[in-house]
Amino acid sequence: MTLPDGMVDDDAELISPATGRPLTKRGEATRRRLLEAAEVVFAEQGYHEASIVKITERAGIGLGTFYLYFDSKQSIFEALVIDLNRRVRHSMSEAMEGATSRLDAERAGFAGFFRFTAEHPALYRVVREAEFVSPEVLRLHYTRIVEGYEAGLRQAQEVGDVDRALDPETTAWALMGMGELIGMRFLLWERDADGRPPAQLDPVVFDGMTRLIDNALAPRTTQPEGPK
Amino acid sequence: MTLPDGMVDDDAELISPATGRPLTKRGEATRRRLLEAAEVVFAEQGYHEASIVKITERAGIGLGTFYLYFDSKQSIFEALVIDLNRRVRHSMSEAMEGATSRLDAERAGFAGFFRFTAEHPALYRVVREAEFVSPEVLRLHYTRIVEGYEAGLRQAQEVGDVDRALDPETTAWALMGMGELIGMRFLLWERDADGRPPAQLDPVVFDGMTRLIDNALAPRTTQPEGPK
Amino acid sequence: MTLPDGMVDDDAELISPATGRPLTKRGEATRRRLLEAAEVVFAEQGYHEASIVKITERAGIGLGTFYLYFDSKQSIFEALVIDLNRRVRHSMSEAMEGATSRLDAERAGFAGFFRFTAEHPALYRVVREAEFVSPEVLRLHYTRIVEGYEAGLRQAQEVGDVDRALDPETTAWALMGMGELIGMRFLLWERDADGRPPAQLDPVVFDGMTRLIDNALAPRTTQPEGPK
Amino acid sequence: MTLPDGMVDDDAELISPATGRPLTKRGEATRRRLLEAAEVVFAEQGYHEASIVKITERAGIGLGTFYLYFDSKQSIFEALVIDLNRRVRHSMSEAMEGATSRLDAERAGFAGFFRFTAEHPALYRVVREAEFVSPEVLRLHYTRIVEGYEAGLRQAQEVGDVDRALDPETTAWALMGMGELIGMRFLLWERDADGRPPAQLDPVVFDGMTRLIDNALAPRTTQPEGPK
DNA sequence: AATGAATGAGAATTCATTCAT
DNA sequence: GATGAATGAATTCTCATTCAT
Repeated sequence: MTLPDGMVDDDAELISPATGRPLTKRGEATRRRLLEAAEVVFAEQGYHEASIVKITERAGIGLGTFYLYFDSKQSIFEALVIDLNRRVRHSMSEAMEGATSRLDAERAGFAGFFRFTAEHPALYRVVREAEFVSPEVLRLHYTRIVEGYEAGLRQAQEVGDVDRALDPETTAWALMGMGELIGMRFLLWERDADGRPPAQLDPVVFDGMTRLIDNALAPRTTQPEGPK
Repeated sequence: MTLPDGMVDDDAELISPATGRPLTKRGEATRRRLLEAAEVVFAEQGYHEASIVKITERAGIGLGTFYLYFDSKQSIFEALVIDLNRRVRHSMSEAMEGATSRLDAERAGFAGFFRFTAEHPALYRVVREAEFVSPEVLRLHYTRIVEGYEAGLRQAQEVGDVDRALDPETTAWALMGMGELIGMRFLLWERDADGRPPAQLDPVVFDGMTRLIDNALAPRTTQPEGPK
Repeated sequence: MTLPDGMVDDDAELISPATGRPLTKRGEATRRRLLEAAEVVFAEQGYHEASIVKITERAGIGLGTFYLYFDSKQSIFEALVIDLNRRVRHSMSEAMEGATSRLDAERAGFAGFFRFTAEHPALYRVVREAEFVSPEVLRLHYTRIVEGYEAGLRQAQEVGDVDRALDPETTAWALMGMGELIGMRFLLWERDADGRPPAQLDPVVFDGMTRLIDNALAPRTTQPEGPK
Repeated sequence: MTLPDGMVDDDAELISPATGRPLTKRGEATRRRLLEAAEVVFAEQGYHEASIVKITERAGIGLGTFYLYFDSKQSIFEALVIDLNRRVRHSMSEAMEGATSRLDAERAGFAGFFRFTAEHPALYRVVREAEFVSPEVLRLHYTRIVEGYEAGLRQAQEVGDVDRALDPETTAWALMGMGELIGMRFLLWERDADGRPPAQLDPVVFDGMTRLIDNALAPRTTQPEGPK
């Protein structure tokens, strides 16, 4: 499993939607403060409960200033999702660096994903809510993650590490779905007294999932009952 | 995989939130009309775009009447999600009736789920949106589905049809996550010119998923590299 | 000069823009209170300084109620202009009733117009401001007045009371323009200490204007120097 | 009819409202660019739709710079109206030069006024809008025009070219009102496919108006029925 | 049991003006 | 002289909910 980062260009020069001109250094700092505030507010309150006033207040910035940097509530939300996508992919590819086997890489990739989810539980909610706020940007999010996953699977199939009968695209989406629901169920729903999720997945669950995935991907030694 | 219906009692006598008394026959009919209108409106417009007026207008009922049957917008939404949950589970268990093998049952259960999703794409969206409207009711939804799934897995493990090393709860959630994302990606995102999703999943995807699950669940013949 | 009232239908049944249904009696009363409040507020503050809150506060009505009766600030403004148009035409035709000669009718018509302007000075401002708020409705206003005027001129030409060489349409617009500017200058600009305009036009001005119009319309006895 | 230009001093030295000191040559150029931009923007969009940013952007000047030259949006608007007043009066007096008779002068004056209106329809709209933005400056506008008109009428009365029974002030205002409404109706409302008004007034209208005015002003040969 | 007029808190957004650079 | 980021008061409009009929 590889997540070739940089496949997508996230570094385009930032433009003020109000003036159409590139941001000055001061401007970039303000924009960043807004994004950070939005992260907290959207995460804590959800998209519809959040409001631009809440965001600017948290950012310690005048209300009108918001519109120098973002067109609307939706547009800062989208910017935030894209930002989170970049970070979760980074967390995953970082975790996978130095993996020595396919299984190791799998395990590490999921561990990276779960760690990000556990550390930013509320942020993960933001991503999922995007389905109802900005479906296009959610597609982008999932697609970017799957692309890397799928490429890794193909490579592993070539060297015989993964069952060649599996369709890589289907498999990639299926595995991501697994990860999402497991993360939701066993991290986001398992809050302690302070409302914090566990720092990491329960080992029973993590190992159970690892075994499941290992089973699923391993090349078959004997030919099982064929499909249909 | 079994979905023991009736595990949850959906047939409690209906009470008017306004008067606190049970509904008359006429009242029940009005309530039903409201729910049916809500189904269409929430499905077409989503929770936040929907409004009580739109629902009562569609139901051909006075605005004030709404509050004789439901406490709030959220409460009719929740009632609807519970109704949909019942129906999707019914679609799945119906599909599984008469399956002769574990694999067959798996396949049929997923097929039932996908059929429901394809036939009521917007309704399924309602269920997913519940995560942000009423998290408790979404948990209920998932949990009810998983419960049946998990029970089925345990039985299959006992008779040796499923790898005994798998944790049934983890596995059930993982498989449901797979199903969800596959359904989202290959049904909900694949609209034709009229915006209708395909009537059923692309066979490549369906077979790919079946193989993946079959791999994942099958008892191992040889002992693979164990988890760290 | 005749102002055949009823040429335009102002009595169409009133419809709620929110529900699309005809107004109940209670609804009509509320609508009327809003229009009366709007009259005062627009007159005192002008269109842009006026606000929907100011209107509803003055009407002693909840803010949200406004939108049950009017779509927007502009739409109540337009309704008001149409209402004023009806009233100024009524004031004019009433004044002209019982005039025995053409000159008498002229004089009475203008007197009616000036009386209305003097009694509702600020309202007259509303009409003029319509040019910049809703040009279509202003056209309607002027056109409705001119239509009656023009018809009267044609009749008077037929019986030889008015110079047949005059173009009736041009003449009607010209006379209305006269009346407007005279009213503006010698009524609206001539406020007393309390900001009230004079109850009627200075006789010097009124007589001066009467003579001017009488000159202008009278059939010529000798043929003057013809137009180029 | 004469329009003694220069009756009002438009050439006072320009002062920066920010520093209180006279403008440098560079400053005067910037001020001029702002006024030119304001002319276009106010004309195209009207006072309330116009904004300082639009003006400075059009002028190619920084937003903050605006306040070095004008106190406020209203003050640049007023400066513009005064400028337009100068130009429309110039257009009129230029047209009247070389008129040989009173009637000729009348006709030429109105023609000059209509030519300006036809050539700068949007600018003329600016002047009319002044009534609601800055009533004082509109009074100034009208008064300056009327003053010249009235002086001309008095002279003509002295030499017997104009009915001595007419009140010159009333007459001047009445004639200006005529011109305004005729211009509005037959120039500003008569746009072609491109939204351009006709280059000049329809001859039927122009001649009709000329006859009307000629009738109105001509000394009476026989004594008509006197005013009540 | 049914109705729909009334409500007002709350949201997004605009823009003239200020002021530190 | 010139700049443009920052500001926040003010505005329009929505809609879940109440309540008198």
